[in-house]
Amino acid sequence: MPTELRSPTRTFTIRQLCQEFDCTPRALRFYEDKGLISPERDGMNRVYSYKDRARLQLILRGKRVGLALSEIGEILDLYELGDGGATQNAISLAKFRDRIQALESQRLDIDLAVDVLKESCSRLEDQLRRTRPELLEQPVEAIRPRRLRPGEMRRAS
Amino acid sequence: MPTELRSPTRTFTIRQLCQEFDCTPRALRFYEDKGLISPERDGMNRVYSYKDRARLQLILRGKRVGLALSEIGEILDLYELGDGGATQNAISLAKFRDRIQALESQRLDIDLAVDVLKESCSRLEDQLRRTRPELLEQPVEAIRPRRLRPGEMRRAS
DNA sequence: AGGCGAGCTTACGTTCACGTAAGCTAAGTC
DNA sequence: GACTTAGCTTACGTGAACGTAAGCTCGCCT
Repeated sequence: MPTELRSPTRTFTIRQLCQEFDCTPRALRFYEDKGLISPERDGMNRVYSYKDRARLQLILRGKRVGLALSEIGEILDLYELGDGGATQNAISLAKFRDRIQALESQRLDIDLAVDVLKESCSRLEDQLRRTRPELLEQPVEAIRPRRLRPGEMRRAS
Repeated sequence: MPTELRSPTRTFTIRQLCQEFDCTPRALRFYEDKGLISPERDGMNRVYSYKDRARLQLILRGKRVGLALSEIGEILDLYELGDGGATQNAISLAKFRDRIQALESQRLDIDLAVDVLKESCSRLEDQLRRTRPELLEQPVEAIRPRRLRPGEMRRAS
C-alpha cells in the first residue's frame, strides 16, 4: 500500500496535526467530542484525512476571530450536508449575515486597538530612549524568559 | 451646583453607562474588582467621570478583539502612570509589539472568515431560492424569536 | 522480558468573565 | 407608611474550552 506522501490521500496522526497547528491532543479530542471533526480509526487510533485537516484549520481560524465552537460547528456542517430543512437553512443564513456584520465591525475595533497599542508603544519607546535605550529592541523572551504557569492559556494568539 | 450637561465634567451613574454600552452593572463592578476602573463614590454609590467612560470604552473595545481583561489593564495603566520601572516598561513594549502582530494577523483571519461565511451565505441563498424564496430576507428574530437561556452569553458581538 | 513512547478513555480540576440570588441601605412616590 | 427603584456587598453558581492525572493497550526496541 503506497502511502503517497503529499497526495490528498495522505493521512495524519493526532500529534502531527497538533505540531503543525500548535495545539494539544486534548483539544482535538475535545473538538471531536463536540462533533466538529470525526477522524477515521485504525483500531483505537485516530487517523486524520486531508479533509479533517482542512476542518481543523477552519476551526482554529474561527476561534481566533472569536467564534464559539458551536458556531463553527454550524458552518462546518453546512459544507458537508448542503441542506437540512429549509427553515433551518434560513436560520443559518440570518445568523451568518449577523456574523459577517459582527466580524466587519470587529475588524474596525482591531484597527482602533492597533492604533491605541501603537500609541502606547510610542510612549514606551520615548521613555526607554531616555532611560534604557539598550532595551528598546528586545523581544519578550530576552527580557523575561517565561514558562506558562499551570492553567495559563494562550489566548487569541 | 450646575451639573453642566454635556461638559467634560459630567458624571454618569452605573446604569447610564450600562445602557450606553450595553453591558450589566455586574460587569462594571467586576472590572472595578480587577482594577480596570476606579470610579469616585458618592456615599456608597459609584460616580463615573468622563475619563472612566473612556476607560470603559477601551475595555469593551479590547474585549471585542480578544484581549484578556488583564492585558487591557496593562494598557490602561500605561495611560495613567506613564512609567513604573524601565525594565517593566520594556516588557510591556515587547508585549504590545507582540499584540500588534497578533491583531494584524487576526485581521487577516477575519477577512478569511468573512470570505468563508459569504461563501456559505451564497450556498444557502441558492438553496433557499429554489425552495423557500420568501425566507430569503428575514432577520433572525423573524424566523425564531429566541430568548437567552440562563447562563448563555452574547459573545464577540 | 522489560521498558519506552504514542495513543486511548474516563473523570475530575481550572481559569475567565461574569450571572444570580440573598439581604442590606437610601431616595423618591403613591 | 408601605412600595418601588437604584444601588450596594457577599458569595456561590455557570458555561466554555480545555488541563491534568490515572490507568489501560499496542508496537517497537534492545
